[in-house]
Amino acid sequence: MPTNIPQPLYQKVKTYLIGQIDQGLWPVNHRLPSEHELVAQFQVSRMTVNRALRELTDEGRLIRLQGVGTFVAPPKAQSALFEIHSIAAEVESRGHRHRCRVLSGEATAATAELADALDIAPQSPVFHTRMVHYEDEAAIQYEERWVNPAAAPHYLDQDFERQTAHDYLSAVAPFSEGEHVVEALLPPKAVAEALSMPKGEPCLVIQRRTWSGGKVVTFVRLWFPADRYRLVGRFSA
Amino acid sequence: MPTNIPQPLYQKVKTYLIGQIDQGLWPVNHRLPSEHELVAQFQVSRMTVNRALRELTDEGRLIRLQGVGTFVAPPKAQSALFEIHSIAAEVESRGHRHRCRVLSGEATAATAELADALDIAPQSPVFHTRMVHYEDEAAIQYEERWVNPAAAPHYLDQDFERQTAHDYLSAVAPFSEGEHVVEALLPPKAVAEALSMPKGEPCLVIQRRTWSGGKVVTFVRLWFPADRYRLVGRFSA
DNA sequence: AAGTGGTCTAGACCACAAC
DNA sequence: TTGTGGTCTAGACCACTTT
Repeated sequence: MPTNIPQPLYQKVKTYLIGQIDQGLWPVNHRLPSEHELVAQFQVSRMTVNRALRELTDEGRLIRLQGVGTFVAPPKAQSALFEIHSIAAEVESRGHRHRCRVLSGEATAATAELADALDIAPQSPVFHTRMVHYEDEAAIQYEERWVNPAAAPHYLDQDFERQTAHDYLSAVAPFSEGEHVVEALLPPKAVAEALSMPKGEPCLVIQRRTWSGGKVVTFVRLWFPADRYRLVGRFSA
Repeated sequence: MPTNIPQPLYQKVKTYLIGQIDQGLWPVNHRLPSEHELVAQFQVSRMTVNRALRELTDEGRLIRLQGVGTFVAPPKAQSALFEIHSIAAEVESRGHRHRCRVLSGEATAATAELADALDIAPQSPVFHTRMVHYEDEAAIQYEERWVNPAAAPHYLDQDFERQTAHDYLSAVAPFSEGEHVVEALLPPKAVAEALSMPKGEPCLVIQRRTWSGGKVVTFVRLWFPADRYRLVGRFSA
């Protein structure tokens, strides 16, 4: 799925640098090549390299020290409520068994709304999966997910009962930014049935968009039965 | 307080532009001078002006459209999920009028559960208030709050229709830490009536404990009608 | 002194929107 | 066609840190 849109040069440099970091080739505090070296490597002007490095610094991925060099920044701690957590890891951390049942997985054409959320062209292909997560035998989460094919072209080939969609996407397109929307909603019939919920019980709904390298990777809507889930977070001023 | 540090030129441009916006000289959607005009005005290169405009765009203050122009962006829509926000300020920032109706205010004896939440002795006195917040004429929040008298002894003497409980407590005992729990719940009858909610509609419920100087100041439970509120938050890795 | 990043210039070519 | 913003170049000068 090669995009025909030519990437700006500074974006190519950014992508390369993020790749080196996310693939573990450059650990935390590793010293990056100097601007001069990157200019030679990419055959671009120093302003272009500088912009790539400056933006990554603004995004918290790098630390720059005048007269010293550029270094890989330690990952930022985030508040619990905002953590992008792996449901599988969370369930297992409670000593229970996580299981996932895939209801559907297919490519569809993006609706206008979805195209807007994923920042792609309307009618362009989008991967769509629906699955249910179980903690031991209890259904605890209904997951409906749309994935930008440009970010994860092999998404539909995965076995999500082996590795969750979240874990797979984290591996192929590590997120750099995210946006949450939290709501209370009554579940549609299909969701209520999949979660074995009594009629009239509300769900806590989390919608999340995740970015990687400036592109939206995935848009996901998670439904939690109200009586089986709540979000907890701590913070300090 | 003259700083001896010479500001970078792009920063001077940014400061000027933000000033125009914050002083209300350039309202939302106002069209800014073009890059060319700012170049002439500040006698700097276009790259410098471009950097100022690009950074303000990244910061959400401006919107740029290729071939069209640069415009003042509307202020951020929703509250950050984890910010301790003032409901009054939030409503007013949307250009609406905030009003608060106090339903009750009294001192009671702490139940075991409440004593645990506030970290005080059971049966010791606790201040308890119930109020409803309105955005223009619509009820948007039901607030039930318990306050540690040790942290705010004059809490019950306040006129909360003048200054919200949150604002008052922030003034007398600025919070240093907090804890949130977010849930989806069906409202009890009293809450549903106060919020004029149709039967069966769920609420988004936020419970929050706030610390100041190591002591729990207040425990509050906020009920939001699901169809009139959602929480939004952004983060980066 | 040498190497690093921080900023800035005066042009350039391009894509896009409006006229 | 004109004007807008998006990107890029090939230099430059500076402040700072290390050697």
